[in-house]
This record gives sequence, structure tokens and C-alpha cells, in this order.
Amino acid sequence: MALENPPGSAFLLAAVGAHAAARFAARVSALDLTPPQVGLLGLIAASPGQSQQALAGVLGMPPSRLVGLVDALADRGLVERRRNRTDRRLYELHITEEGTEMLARIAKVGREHDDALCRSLDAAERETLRALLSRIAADQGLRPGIHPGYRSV
Amino acid sequence: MALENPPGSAFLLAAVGAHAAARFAARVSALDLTPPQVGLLGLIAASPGQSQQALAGVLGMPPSRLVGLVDALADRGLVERRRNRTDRRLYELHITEEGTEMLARIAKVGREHDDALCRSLDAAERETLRALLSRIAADQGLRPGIHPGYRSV
DNA sequence: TATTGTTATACTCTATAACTATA
DNA sequence: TATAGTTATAGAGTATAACAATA
Repeated sequence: MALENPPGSAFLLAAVGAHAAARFAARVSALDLTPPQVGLLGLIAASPGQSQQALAGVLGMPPSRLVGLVDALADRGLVERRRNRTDRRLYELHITEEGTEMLARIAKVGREHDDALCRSLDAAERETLRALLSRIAADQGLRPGIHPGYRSV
Repeated sequence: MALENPPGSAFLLAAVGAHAAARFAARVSALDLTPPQVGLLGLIAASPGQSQQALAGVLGMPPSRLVGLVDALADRGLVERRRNRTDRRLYELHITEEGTEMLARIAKVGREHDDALCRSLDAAERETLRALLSRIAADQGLRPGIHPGYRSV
């Protein structure tokens, strides 16, 4: 650090991004959730019925890692594993009613997090920031709503 | 992920920031360095003669973790441990000539990284992004040039 | 007794690869 | 034999606490 004067956007992005991630992790830990669990829950809600292999592919993580995440969510009744009738090797993952309620709580936490992080910007500036970041994300091949930190493949 | 439509700035920040960090790590690994080592090297160059305890304090990491980082840099001749004359418990850390050369290479890699990441933005947009991020960083108590990801204290 | 630096230990997270059950 | 899911194992990274040298 203290490598440049002024620092390039990339270092600032990494620093502020890490700070944002840490603060979000602290907030969702109050719901007894980790950020990867939150991401997975949202993904299952957005596209229900997918197999674990399919989800692992989308998230770019090994299927073996997904098992533990699904276990944690299923143990708490937030998601459900349903055996596929025609191919009993597959599970279909679905969000439960409790999972949907939890997602609403998460959304609220997310908005509070967003407000706290961006409190020094007015509405127009936040929109400008969002637009610039979206442009970079699209250009860099990041898929909307998918956190690249879970990607190992 | 896929929790909101459109996503708030905070999620985008975390996602783009993680991507930026991963890409930077890949670039400096070509110099056989890790991002924490790079950060420490820059810090030693910026304020030479500090003790390991002092540096650990600035970075917010336990002194025991700093030992390994300094070892790695010292083994490669990039920094030097000099015993303090009057208090032989302390080391004074200094960057070497080779360390300074390495820092120049790192700066070049950093500029390339910055350009690659922000290639979808024009000069004015990059400056806007930098300004908005700097504002957030200052408001959130992030110290310039210090990556909060190394902080555990 | 207090402090600097170091080492030892343990814990968390994750990937790789072996295993099972179904197909 | 191939695939979905699971478990076992091992490795990286890191914090905590014990330790040696110096004050």
C-alpha cells in the first residue's frame, strides 16, 4: 500500500470492495448466515429446481463445496432438497416459505448496508457510481448477481 | 446473488472489488509476490526504519503474521532488518536497492492492471469513479493506501 | 516486570480426490 | 461406464498463545 499518489481506481476498488464485503458479512452474521450462504439462497430463489451440479457450475465452485452450503440452509429449513422422480441421482433445490421470509430480512439488511456504505454520496452520485461499476462489471465478464469470490473454476 | 434488481452499489462494489483483487494477485504472482507482500513492501518504502510492531499496528495485523511477510521479502533481498543500536529488541526495516527496483516493476504492473480494469471508461469517467470511491473510503474510515483486508484487529 | 520478535499450535476455509448410489 | 451427490484428506492462510532475548 501507499504505492501511488494518487492511487489508481483499481486499488481503491479493491480496498472499498473488501471493506463493503466485510461490513456485509458482519451484518448477515446477525442472521446467522455467511455471505456464500446468502448468495446461494438468493440463487435458489431466483431459479428454483436446479440440481446441485448446475448451481455449482453457475457459481463456479466445486460441487463438494456446495454440499456444505446447502446442508447449512437445509438444516435451518430455508431450502429443501427434493429427489427428482425420473432420475433419482438428482436433487431439485427449492426455497421454503421460511427461506423466503429470510430473504426479505436479508434484503432489508442489504438496503441498510448500502445506505451506510454510500451515505457520503447523494442520490445522483450513487446512480453514477452504480452505472460506472456496472459498466466495468459487464466489460470484465462478471455475471450480474454472481460474486466472483466464490469462483474457483 | 441475484438478490436485487437492480443491485445496490454495495454488492457491485464487493463484486468488482473482489475481481480487481483477484486479477491484481494474478499479475503480481508473475513477480513471485503476493498482494500482502506488495502492500508491506510499499509501506516500508513509504516509511522506512519502522519496527515490526509499528508496521503491524498500521496494517492492523498481528505481529506474528508480519514476521512471515518480512521473512519472504528479506529472503529475496527486497528489504533489510537492521537492529536498533540503542534498543536491541527492535528491528528497523528498510527497503533495499533491489526492493526499489521491484517497486518500480510493481508500479508498472499496477498501471497495466488499472488500465485493463477500467478500459471501458474514458478518462473523465475514471476520474469520476476515483473521486466517488475516495469519498466513500474517507467516510468509511479507510486509510489511504492501506488495504482493509489485512486487518484483523 | 514489560516489550520485541519468533515459534508452536490450532482453527477455518477450500480444493482434490476417493467413494456411493443411481443410471 | 458414466454421472450426482457425498465424504475424506490435505493444503493454504491466519489468529492465539507460549516462548526467548532484551530492556
